[in-house]
Amino acid sequence: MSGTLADKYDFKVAEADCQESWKRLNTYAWDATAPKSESYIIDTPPPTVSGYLHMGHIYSYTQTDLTARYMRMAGRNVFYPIGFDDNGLPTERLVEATRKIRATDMSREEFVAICHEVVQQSEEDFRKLFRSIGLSVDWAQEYQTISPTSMKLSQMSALDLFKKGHLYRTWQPTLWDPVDRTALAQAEVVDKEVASSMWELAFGLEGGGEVVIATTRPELLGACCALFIHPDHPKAAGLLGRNAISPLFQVPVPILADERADPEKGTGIVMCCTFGDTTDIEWWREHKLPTRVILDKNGRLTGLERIGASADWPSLDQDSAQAAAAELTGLKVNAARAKTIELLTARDLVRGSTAVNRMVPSAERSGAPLEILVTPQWFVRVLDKKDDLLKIGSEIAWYPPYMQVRYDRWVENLKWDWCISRQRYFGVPFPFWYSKRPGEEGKVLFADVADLPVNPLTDLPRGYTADEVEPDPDVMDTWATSSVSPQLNSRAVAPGFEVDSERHDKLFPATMRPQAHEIIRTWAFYTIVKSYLHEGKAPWKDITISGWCLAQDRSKMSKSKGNVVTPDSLLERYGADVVRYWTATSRLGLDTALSEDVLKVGKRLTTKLWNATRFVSMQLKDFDGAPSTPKEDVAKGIIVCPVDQWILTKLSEVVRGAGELFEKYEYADALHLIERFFWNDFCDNYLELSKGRAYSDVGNEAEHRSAQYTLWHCLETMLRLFAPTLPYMTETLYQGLFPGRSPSIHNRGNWPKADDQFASASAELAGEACVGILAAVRKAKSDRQVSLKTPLAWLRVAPGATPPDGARELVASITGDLAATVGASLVEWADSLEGETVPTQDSAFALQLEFAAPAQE
RNA sequence: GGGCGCGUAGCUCAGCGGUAGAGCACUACGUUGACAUCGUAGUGGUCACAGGUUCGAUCCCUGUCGCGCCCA
Repeated sequence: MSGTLADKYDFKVAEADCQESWKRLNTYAWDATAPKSESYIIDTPPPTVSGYLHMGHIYSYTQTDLTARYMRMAGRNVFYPIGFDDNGLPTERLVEATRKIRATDMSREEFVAICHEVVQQSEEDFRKLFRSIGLSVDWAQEYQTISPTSMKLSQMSALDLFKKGHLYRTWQPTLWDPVDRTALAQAEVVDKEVASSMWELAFGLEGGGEVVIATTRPELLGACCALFIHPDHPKAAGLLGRNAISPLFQVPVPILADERADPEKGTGIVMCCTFGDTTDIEWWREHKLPTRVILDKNGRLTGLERIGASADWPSLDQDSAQAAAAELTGLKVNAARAKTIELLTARDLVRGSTAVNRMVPSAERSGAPLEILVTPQWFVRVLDKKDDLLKIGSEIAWYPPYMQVRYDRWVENLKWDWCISRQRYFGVPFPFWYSKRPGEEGKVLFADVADLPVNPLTDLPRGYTADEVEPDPDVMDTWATSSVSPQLNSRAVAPGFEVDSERHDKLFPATMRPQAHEIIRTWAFYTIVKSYLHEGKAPWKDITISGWCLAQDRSKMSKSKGNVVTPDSLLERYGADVVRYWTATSRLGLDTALSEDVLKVGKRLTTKLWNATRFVSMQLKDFDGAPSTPKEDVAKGIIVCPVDQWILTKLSEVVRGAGELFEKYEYADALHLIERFFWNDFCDNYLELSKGRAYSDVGNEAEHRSAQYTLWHCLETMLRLFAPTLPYMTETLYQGLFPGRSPSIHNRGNWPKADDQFASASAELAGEACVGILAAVRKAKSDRQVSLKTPLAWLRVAPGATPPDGARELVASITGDLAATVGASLVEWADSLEGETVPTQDSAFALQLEFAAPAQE
């Protein structure tokens, strides 16, 4: 019945063959005709086109694939797409770096065309990697966030949010990256520790005297609009209500009380500039302070000539103010800081300075220290929806559960609405224009849904001429589009904003979102925001959070440390199944060190599985039975031996346990269970115990058949249990040993069914007795340093300290297999034994044995 | 400064109220007719530290220390 297997497994050949056949058979295709209730919909992370592939990609994507493969085999109609997040600033930076160009040095069209070129190559690299690691994605569902359809859906999202009042455009203080010259969102900010100085500067006081403030940013002096002092500060009483006069510019500013002015820090008196940090913004809002912006989009000082030129920005000495302004205008922030100190020192107005380390908010991508500028930007309203967002977050099942805390904390601590406009090029344009028609100047004109996607720079809103509109020049941030990944798959964002409403009904919300923990505050959060604002519901039922792949020493892999292991090198050395094995032993949420040891264990497991299967295939060479299920084959009286029924009972426990664990995303525990069964129960014990009957050395024909049927069931079931983890080898073995049984082991519904398994408490007892006695005999032989093959003249089994019920009958039922396995001519029961005995580990039995006389040389 | 997680055998990690577990590594023995990429057995831990709750704590609580991440 069985096919033939090569002596050695060649993973390269097997991987190529399997990939070819899976593609030909469409093994992983989603069935669009099946009802939604059968679906398992995965909202796969579209990897950022970053130019290089790392172990993190393999690690987290394979974790997802383990679940995807299980769910498919367990009968779900799995929707498992892959996307590429190719739009936005990350791609622009990649393009600028690899092609050594600047976006600003060429036309917008030219730059965008080059971006498209670069992402093609990068995406092909990803496809190749994902295929070789064996991801069971449905390639027909591939998407790009820059594709026309994605643009259309992303613009639909913007239109829907705008019409619902969740999207607004306003001039407001915005985090600004002076290197990339674009606005940023809160999530794109990282703090960098920078050595700096805390300067103490003397302000004048109206009516005479001086007040010393402390600041790390003296260059913003020109933008000063107030001083703040803690109400409990000893000097507060004498200062509050008076005006201070800024040095150099001689601008009178009020001295105000506020608890956020830390009396322990510096002099305890601080200047508020529009804008130095987020506290300045809060003070500016609450105290309705004037707006004095002295930085431009490149981070240079500008606009200082306005000091003293108007009533809301007065100076007591305009000549002095303009002299200082002339020295500072056009300098970048750092140079302006040095110059300001120089000017102040010359006037003897610096009262002191201390070296401090300060945390500077910087751009995650460019690394530049951020400024706060007042620019027109598009914002998604989130600050007024914190409670709703927390509630939606709690409706999603988080794996592991504590990851939800990260989401909750992020939502609770939001300080900005979500800024989604970027002053860049390669991205989805806003489908908006501003009217120049007399009477409605500045009115927002939006595109008709039917016309999407639009490029406002070249297209026009219906009913308007080019002269009558001002196009919105910005593009959306990458996250504004990738945050609708569930909807990019389902092809609609909300009623009235649909590309394919039937598909949307089938695919939204999704079942599961896999992603890494560091992007909970970005990707998970934004996706929840959008889903909530569009349709009032959570985008997924479950979210599974993966950790990171660390280097062997548990440090972060990084090029600078030189500890980067590339996916290709591992796949080349070990093959995909072994690399997957390493991933499959890691749990959700935890960072995992790449381990050569674990890879070796995986290698050994695949070798063992190959050899065990080959061995069983030998035992089945003459097998002409027609197995149905373990349960039925026992019922039919085919599988009769206690040891056979015992291993099937153990198998049934593994089938049930592994399924339950996979359902909870505990694939590592499931694998462990399967592996232990395979190695310890099946290989170490069952194969040895059944050998005699399998070879027909002992027992009758019925017992031989019983062993064959059992071997067949165990192997056929185990291969399916291993299939999610080791897709290539199990497929190769399955097709080799059970040809024609299923086009692919990975087919939908091919997971072993718990109801088909056989279990018997009495068979389990008999098997345990057998294994216990076998282990004791092995130990006895090992203690005497003889081969386990050494024959015994006889073995006597008596009740131990805690014998099982019906011990005698139990032992009688297994003497045949036991005698064959321990190599005893005679195994007999004794009600009690005189002299020295060997107990089994569980004290169920006590043994005596006699070695056979050595064979004559 | 706040939040979250982690600290268990040499290493990687499970366990989480009732006599410490696995794999790797190490040691000894064994060529048994699938596999020496094997088998059998063994060495190895005051479960970070200090208090508390409990009949009993690796497990619960509090604090301390160390590590990582996230956020101020």
